[in-house]
Amino acid sequence: MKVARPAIVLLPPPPAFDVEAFLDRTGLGRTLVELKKNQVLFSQGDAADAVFYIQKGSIKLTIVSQRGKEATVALLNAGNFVGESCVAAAEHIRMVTATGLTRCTLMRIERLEMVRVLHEEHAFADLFVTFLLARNVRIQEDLVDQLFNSSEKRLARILLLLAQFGKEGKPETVVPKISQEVLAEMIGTTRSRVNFFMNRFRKLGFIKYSGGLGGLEVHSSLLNVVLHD
Amino acid sequence: MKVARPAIVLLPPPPAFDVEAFLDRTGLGRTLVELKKNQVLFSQGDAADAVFYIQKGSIKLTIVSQRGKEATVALLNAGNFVGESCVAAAEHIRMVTATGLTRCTLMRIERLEMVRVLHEEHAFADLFVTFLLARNVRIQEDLVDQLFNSSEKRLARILLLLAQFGKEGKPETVVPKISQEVLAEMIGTTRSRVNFFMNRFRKLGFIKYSGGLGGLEVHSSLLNVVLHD
DNA sequence: GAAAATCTGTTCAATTTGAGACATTGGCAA
DNA sequence: TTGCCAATGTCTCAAATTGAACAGATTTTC
Repeated sequence: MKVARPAIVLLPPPPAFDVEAFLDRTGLGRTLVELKKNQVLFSQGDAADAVFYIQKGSIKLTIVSQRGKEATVALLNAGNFVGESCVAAAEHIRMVTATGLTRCTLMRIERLEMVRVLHEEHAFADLFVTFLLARNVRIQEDLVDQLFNSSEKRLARILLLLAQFGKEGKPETVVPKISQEVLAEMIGTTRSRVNFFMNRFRKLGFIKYSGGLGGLEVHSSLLNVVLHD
Repeated sequence: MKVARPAIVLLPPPPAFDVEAFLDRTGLGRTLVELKKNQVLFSQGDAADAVFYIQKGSIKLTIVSQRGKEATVALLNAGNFVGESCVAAAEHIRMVTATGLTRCTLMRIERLEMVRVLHEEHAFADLFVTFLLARNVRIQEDLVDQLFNSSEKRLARILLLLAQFGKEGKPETVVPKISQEVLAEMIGTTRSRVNFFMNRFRKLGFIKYSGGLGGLEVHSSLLNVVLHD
């Protein structure tokens, strides 16, 4: 597989509305989907007829170009929707591939059901719109990051975001080890480049490899890289 | 001003629902805003308390980085919303600057009014969600474009999109002349680079300068640049 | 535990891009 | 017409990035 070029989108904080209880109550999320680590939920090109709500775990969205390069477009936490773009029009096709970054539990909501409930439940509709807007902002930030910053800064930014991503407990630590290859996919550069910067950051004490299982400590001083002129 | 780095987002086709009549009927869009060419609707950092609906003309969204670089994040046609992100939470701040690319007529809708009507009118809510999803897809495409393609291909893509942008009448023509400077802002590179590629495209017959008033004909053969391995 | 499959550290030449400098050109206004 | 000014066409040089290759380290699998 060719080297990839992509960027990442880490998504918004959990909603202030108990979605799971709601989905449960309305029977909307009756269909539970379990996903193993690295298992594919749906692939680019598949027919799109359902939306998913992440109950547990995180999901990676990727896109493959014609030339076989792969880009990671977003990482989604629990509390986010996946495959939401099919809500707009029927007969849509998946534009991305969704893969479990970890083991996941998802609620599957059929498109038509989703539309119906969005009409009937204000709170749920609000939540969905809020999610869409947040996602919008995030993708736009990633785009701007690509436009303004060098790959070194992009890497630093992603590492900082990742450090917060798994913040259920220990701070300043990227929990699931992400390979340099994937990091390269996320910021849109090559692995050798990522490796180069990672070592640089390490020498400068901004990050530290800890624990044999690929733990990575991200020190907040890494912010210097992003903020520096 | 420093050289800029940005990318563009050309937005979706007009809705299948008469928004203007609707806004008119409900009194929602009672407040009309006229915008001259190059006039600023709102600036990055302003308080955000209203959404706008473009009735006529087109709007440019830009972001300025700390170092003074400028990026064009989107071009919006009639039939699109502007400043929609404030719908989510009160007390928001504009993250972009919206400027009239041409003379514009906009309908101003106060945030609270917008929220209220979204709850009460399904058709309008559907339209809005559809708009958000389309915008999402577009920004993501731009992000992916940045990740996968070289600046030459990005320029080709933008030119092709622009050729469709003003497709009210003559096909294959970028109507309002856009300076190489702005093009550079849109694809995230420098003007001299844009100039270089423009001349190359011209020599290869992919585009043609026509009419003294900066008309630019974009030939569909320019697709070769985008599709070529 | 050994083989197989992944990651990582490193190097390097070939390209691509960034950032400016400068000369021209075309349109507009006094 | 003349002069101003923004938009263009060119060029150059340094820095950033790509792409590929390889060996060593680490993990996974059987």
